[in-house]
Amino acid sequence: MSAPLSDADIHARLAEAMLDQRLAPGQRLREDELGQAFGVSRTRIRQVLIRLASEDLVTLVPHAGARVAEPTPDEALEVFAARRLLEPELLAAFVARATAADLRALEGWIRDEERARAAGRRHDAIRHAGAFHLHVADHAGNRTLGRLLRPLVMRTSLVLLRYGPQDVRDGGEASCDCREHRSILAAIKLRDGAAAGRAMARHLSRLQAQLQFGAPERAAPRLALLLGLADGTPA
Amino acid sequence: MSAPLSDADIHARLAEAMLDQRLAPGQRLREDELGQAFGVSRTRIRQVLIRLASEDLVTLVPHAGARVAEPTPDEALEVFAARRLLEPELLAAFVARATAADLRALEGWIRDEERARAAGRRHDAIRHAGAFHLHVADHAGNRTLGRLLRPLVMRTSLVLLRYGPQDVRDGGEASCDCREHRSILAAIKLRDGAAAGRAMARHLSRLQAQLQFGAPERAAPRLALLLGLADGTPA
DNA sequence: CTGCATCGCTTTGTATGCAATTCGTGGGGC
DNA sequence: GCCCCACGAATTGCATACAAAGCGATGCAG
Repeated sequence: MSAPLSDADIHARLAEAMLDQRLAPGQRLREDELGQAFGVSRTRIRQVLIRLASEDLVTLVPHAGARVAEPTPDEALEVFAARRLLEPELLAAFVARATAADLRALEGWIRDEERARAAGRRHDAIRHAGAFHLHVADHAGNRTLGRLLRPLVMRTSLVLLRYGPQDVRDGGEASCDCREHRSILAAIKLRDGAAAGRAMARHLSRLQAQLQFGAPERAAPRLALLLGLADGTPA
Repeated sequence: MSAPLSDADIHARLAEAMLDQRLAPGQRLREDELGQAFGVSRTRIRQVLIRLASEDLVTLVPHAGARVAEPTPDEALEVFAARRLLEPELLAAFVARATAADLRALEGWIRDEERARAAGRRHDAIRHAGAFHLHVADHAGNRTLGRLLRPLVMRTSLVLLRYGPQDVRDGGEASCDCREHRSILAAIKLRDGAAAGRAMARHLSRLQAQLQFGAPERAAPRLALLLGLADGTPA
């Protein structure tokens, strides 16, 4: 049950851990540590790290190893600018073709996020919020365009962890506000692509406006990488 | 002088070969064949192939090897749609910050393209045309956004090779029309971002309009991969 | 006490070897 | 004559082993 872990799985696991902020910017990613955690050899870990690096989710310094990317303030703004370009377009396309199942799925992600937040499960809440955005991107009818968004969403999490408001970083309110997602969903239901796009743009702008680049530069993250794996060394 | 070939170099070489259409869609890419061509082992080739696959420039079937991606008609349209979204935005940003050196560089790419075309050096012409688009993307002030364009430009070459007008594929007129690049450059010089964006959108639409999806599906490409390497087995 | 050089360990970079799987090929059967 | 099955060669998938490079520790000199 733990054996057949494909490269794509490992990539997804790490990306997910960045998305929901279990991995913080600057976190060192040692190859055989990960290899042991996932039960595979360094060879495959390395392949995944290279791919993550090509998505700017990881920085790879020769002979000095891999670290979770630490976006600069400039990069943070770039990510938001890119999302403001892509997401309204994706959303408009999505609105034009969304099925009832799509709408239910979005409802579901919002509700999951609310519940997780209410229960104090912060990581889950963030992941569900991300899933909302990614569902739209993946069902907008242009997979080429949609796939471009994925790493940007992950990087947004890293950006928020670095430059987000303090209370967010301490586990309080976080990343996406459910209410804004609800208002986007409302526009989708009305099949008003333009309004949905505007709501999305507002949503992203509000998020960006919360960034604090003068921030105190949080201390090095904990070493423990709780990737949701069987960490408890069974043997 | 041929020894220190980094992974990035190999990636660039292959991507470039796709850009200027020396590698055709469906071309088989055997690992140790490439390894021998580049003078490195399969390990590193494999890493490059995985990265190319993540950019949709290569398809990787388990145990059956890598092939240059063969875009479907749907994907072809997706690529153009994505470029029509990204490039006008990038161009507008570029116009606002282009230096005199930038303008000279663009002039240079256009002139190089014209000369290469006049001299019948088709691959060079295509590469210079691509360089025009990529220069804009790389100097638009948002590297995050700009880097998204790169694989799309490469894929465009694959699309044109598959679905482009017949005479293009036989080595006649090709990919980008220099005159359209000139009109884009003219708008840039006038610092008219909107006009430049419109010219770019027209340019891409015209290119897309030339696609012929009912086309005869050209035969398997030649095996010889002239990557510009010392192929003439010196030993 | 501080600064610097040297040594050793840890971690990455790369190649090679072996196991697993696919695809081509030939033989047999219908 | 055509189709199907089985075998074999070629190629990929993966881990291990070795080489190289960085980083920290330790000891010495100033």
